[in-house]
Amino acid sequence: MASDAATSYQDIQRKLDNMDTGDLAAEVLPVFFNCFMENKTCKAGDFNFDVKRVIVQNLDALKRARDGNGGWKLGTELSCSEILAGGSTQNGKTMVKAVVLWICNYFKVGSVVLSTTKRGTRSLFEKLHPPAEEEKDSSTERGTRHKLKMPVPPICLAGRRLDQETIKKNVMISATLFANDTAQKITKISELFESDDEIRKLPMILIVDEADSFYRRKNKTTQLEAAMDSFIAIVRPILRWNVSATLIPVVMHMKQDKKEIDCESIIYTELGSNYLGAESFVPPQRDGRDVFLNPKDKKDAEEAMDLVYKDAFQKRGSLTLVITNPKVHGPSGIFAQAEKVLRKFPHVAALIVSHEGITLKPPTKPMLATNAFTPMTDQKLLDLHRKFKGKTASYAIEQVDENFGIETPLVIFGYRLMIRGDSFVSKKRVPTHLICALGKQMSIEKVVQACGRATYQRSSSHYNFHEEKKVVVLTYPLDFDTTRAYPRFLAELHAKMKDRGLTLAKALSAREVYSYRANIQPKGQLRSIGQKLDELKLNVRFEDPPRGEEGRGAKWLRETMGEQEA
DNA sequence: CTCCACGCCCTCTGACTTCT
DNA sequence: AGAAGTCAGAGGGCGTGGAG
Repeated sequence: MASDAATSYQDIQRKLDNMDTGDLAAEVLPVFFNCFMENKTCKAGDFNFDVKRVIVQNLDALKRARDGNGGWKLGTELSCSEILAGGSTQNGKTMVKAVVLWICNYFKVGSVVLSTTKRGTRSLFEKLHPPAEEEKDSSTERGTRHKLKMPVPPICLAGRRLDQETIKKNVMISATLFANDTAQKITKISELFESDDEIRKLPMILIVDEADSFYRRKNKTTQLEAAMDSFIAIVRPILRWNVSATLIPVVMHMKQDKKEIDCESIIYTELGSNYLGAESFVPPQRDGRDVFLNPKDKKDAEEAMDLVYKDAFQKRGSLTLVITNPKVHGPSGIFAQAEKVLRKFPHVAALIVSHEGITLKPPTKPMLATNAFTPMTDQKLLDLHRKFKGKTASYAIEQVDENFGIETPLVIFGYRLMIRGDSFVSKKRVPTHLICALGKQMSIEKVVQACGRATYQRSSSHYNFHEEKKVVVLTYPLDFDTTRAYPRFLAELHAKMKDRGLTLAKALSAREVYSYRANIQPKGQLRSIGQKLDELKLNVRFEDPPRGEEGRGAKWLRETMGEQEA
């Protein structure tokens, strides 16, 4: 049995040598779709990108790493190709990773996935290996796993401690190593490869999740960067996937390092009709006029936030995300903030997302005076909190829906943990309101990611409550414009490379003109691209907007500031 | 505005506790 | 007894705000 498996995967690997990429892709694609469609957690609609191209690009890289004698190239003769994937927040990047991992598994090529958050790592891990539902008996559980056709379970280095032998045994047969993006975890993998000649000879690919956050600062190397450098040197991956919604720092670094990339190696997720993205953001309205947070005067903020709360909390099934406050404890922290809001709106449920986990503040009054209502007991609350341990925010929202009904408005407070990674949707509930005020040192990418928490793929069950195809977003005026411009910039960059055949360096040069709608750094936007200390400078030109056609935020600034001066 | 130091956040680690 | 889960302390990283 074992030797059968060994010969069969060597046969499969030989196909990389003997077959043309196109033919091989044509053979692999139907197998892929059979495997994924059988697994009920995936639908055709989950793939908002060119699956075939992902497979072809991946196959090409694998072919390049073959030595021509039925084995793999080793050492320095091999250069690592890079592929970029992304485009918009909450738009199916996970499935890009899943396709890549499936392909690697098919050809028995190992993979390392680096993810930014523990929760993020865990949720991708679980998407590939959905945990058996409790009520299922063990035979169906096994059935579900077989359907995934992932014979080797991914190894999660986040959280669990594993002995080297177990890791080695699995890596030898193409396992996936999941790890957080901390220097220690990365070094740990490097050490594993360095210590063992057999492992060192294995072909590996690297998937870097939220790839832009791996670049930290221009001059001083951080632990993380040093660990990454030595990882590349030791493991010598044959392919590196950079996956992120905010890819601009990644392409700018590639330009800086004089790396080129062909446009076929940039995979953008497509915006389907069921995707609600930054284009659908609208500022809250007062007397028929847009409302923004005043960047110069913080006193207005409370009033503007109340406007959003009042609008949200009278709507059944609303979900408000509040990302304004870096502190957790103390009188100005998110816990205090939540309590203050709930005192004013006792029919609302609140979740607080912090490093401590997810905390629920249940509503103390019903939504309507006529509703029957029993406040939640302390014991029940304690039990719920126990269930939240290690779970995603979406799981907690699901629990709120179950315990208080979908009608109960929900508000979620957080900061650091709401800037990247997690999505905030349940089966029935999606974000309807967002308040986002990040500190002025935070980069453009952080803002785009934070606002991206309010973007989502609509499913039919959401339509019952949220017919409106918009999200009310209260933020700083230029952050509003930047958030909407970001995906456009990436799309225009890609178009320049694809339609006009420009190189990345040319497309990012000072001669290139981008549309005003793609302007991620409108006049007055002081935030940096990438980490502040990375000191990235975007030199491209943006066309001037036609009169009155500037972003809603810029227009508001001009009108409001104009009035103040007058 | 820039620089620097403080304090907060967040993950890791290892020890302890509970469950099987 | 071993596995799995929980907790507290430590260290690194980084945002923020004060000082110049």
